[in-house]
Parts: sequence; structure tokens; C-alpha cells
Amino acid sequence: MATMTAAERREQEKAAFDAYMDECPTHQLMGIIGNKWSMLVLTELARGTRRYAEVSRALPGVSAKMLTQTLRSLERDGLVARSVTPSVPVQVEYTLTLLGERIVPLLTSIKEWAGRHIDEINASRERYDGTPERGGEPDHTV
Amino acid sequence: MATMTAAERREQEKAAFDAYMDECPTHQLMGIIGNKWSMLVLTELARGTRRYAEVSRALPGVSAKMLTQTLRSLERDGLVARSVTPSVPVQVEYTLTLLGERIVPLLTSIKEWAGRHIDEINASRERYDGTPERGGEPDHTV
DNA sequence: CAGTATCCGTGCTGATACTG
DNA sequence: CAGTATCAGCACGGATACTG
Repeated sequence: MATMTAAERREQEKAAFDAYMDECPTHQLMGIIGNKWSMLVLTELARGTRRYAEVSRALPGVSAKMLTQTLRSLERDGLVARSVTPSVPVQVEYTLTLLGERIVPLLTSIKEWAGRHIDEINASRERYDGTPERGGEPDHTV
Repeated sequence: MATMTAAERREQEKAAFDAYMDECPTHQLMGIIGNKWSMLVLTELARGTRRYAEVSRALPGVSAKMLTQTLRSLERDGLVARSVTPSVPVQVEYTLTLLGERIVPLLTSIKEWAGRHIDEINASRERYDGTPERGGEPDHTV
């Protein structure tokens, strides 16, 4: 059983790593909040219960498809609760669940870090993008 | 100038929102750490300076292309520093910058939250995926 | 109002092959 | 060793049209 080439070993390691990645809680969490609209929707719902159209209005860039998809996803993950009132035009309300409220502080942390450091990141990007042809520039601007 | 249809108003709001989104620090940050390998690479480098092949070995699932791309991206964002030693086979080392080290606690927060709540999320997903056909089930399981 | 259905472009991601 | 280059798949996201 120890008869295994290095290539086979690598294969196995990779497969194991892939399996690990699929189960990696962090990676799963990033899949949840890493997409374009989740954080925005969560942030809006953190302000209070909202109806579908209210969320839509708060996020002028979102299409109906993406909003529904995001909301469904968050509902499936147990972060958002959906309740339907069967009135004449049906009324659907979205609220943060307990779990959903528990993620808000984390979102706030992320937003705060972003706010505090994004300037530095953008400065770095400009340096990286803008100075490839002028190699002599000293780093005193940093 | 106030002559504007509701549709035009919406158009403008949407354009403004899109512009806002592009500059939104949080959204930018998610673009940085939200992709597949950034957090893993950052985490590995948080353990210490690593050479290209060392990072590659630590992350058996990553292809050379993606590793280079991720590393370049992080370098551009000023989170990682790349230093080349022109020895016979060139030696390239990657280290976290000061800014890179400042993001580590945030990454840790994310990982901790994920670790503490992923079970609940997965339970919710199983409930959501597994009970569509049995509608009569009361909610006492929640 | 609150969605669903469909089509489609872009970009992220990866496999493979090649290089100084 | 540390990449680069090219090709290809597919999921993400969006525009548009339609529905109970």
C-alpha cells in the first residue's frame, strides 16, 4: 500500500484539500456574505423589517432576480425569515433571524476595517499600477 | 429641470448607486478577501515568510496561475510584499506587510464566527432543502 | 405587490503546456 | 524555482418579459 508515486501522493493530498475546502466553515461563510448583495441586504434588514419592494428601493442597483436569489439564499442559511401575509396584494416581509442579528457585529467589523484602511489600499494600488515605467522614483511618498 | 419621468429618476438613482458601490470600501474589501484563495494565502503568510513553492505546498488545491494571481493581487493591494533574491535559481519570498498584518485579526474574527455558527447554518440548510414536500410539519423544531 | 422564467455576457477559475 | 501564456468551462450576475 505504500507503493505510491509522488504524483499520486499529490493527487490524494489535493483531493483531501478540496474536500476540506468544501467543508471549511470560513469558506462557506465567505460564500454566503461574499457575494454582491448579501451584505447590503443584511445591512438593510438590520435597520428593521422590510417588505420586498422596500429592500428593492433601498438598493437601486439590484435586479428582481438577484434580490430574490439573495433573499432566498439568506433564508436558506437561516439568517433571514420570510413571512407572507395573504392579504389582497400579498404582503411579504423579511426580518433578520436571531442568527442573522448575530452576524451584524461581524459585518460591522468588516465595514469598519474597510473604512479605516481602504485609502491605504487604494494608494498602494495606484503606486502599483502607475509606476511600472518610472522605476527610479524613491519611496519617500509612502 | 424638474421635468423628469419616474423612470428617468430611477435610472439616475441606479447610476448613482452603482457609482457608490464601486467606491464602497466594504465592497472593495470583499473583492479582495472574498475570492477563493486570498484568505488561505493570507493565513499561511501570517504564519511567517514563505517562498512561492512553500505556499503552493501548503495549499495543495491551488494552481500556479491562481496562486500567482492571488499573490499579485495582494501585493497590489499592499497586503503582501514580494522580494526577489537573485541567486542561481531565483528565490522569491512573500511576507505580510504592516497593512497585511493588520487585516489578520479581522480574518480571525471571520473564522471564529464561521466556526461558531456554521453548524446552525448547515442545520438550517438541511431543513430548507429537506422539508419542501412535507408541508404539514409544525415549527416546533425551530 | 412579489415574484418567476429565459437568455446571455463577463469573469472567475482551472488544466495544460511552455520559459528564464 | 518561479513563474507566463493559452484555452476552455461554468457560475455569477443582469436585462427583459411574463405571472398569480
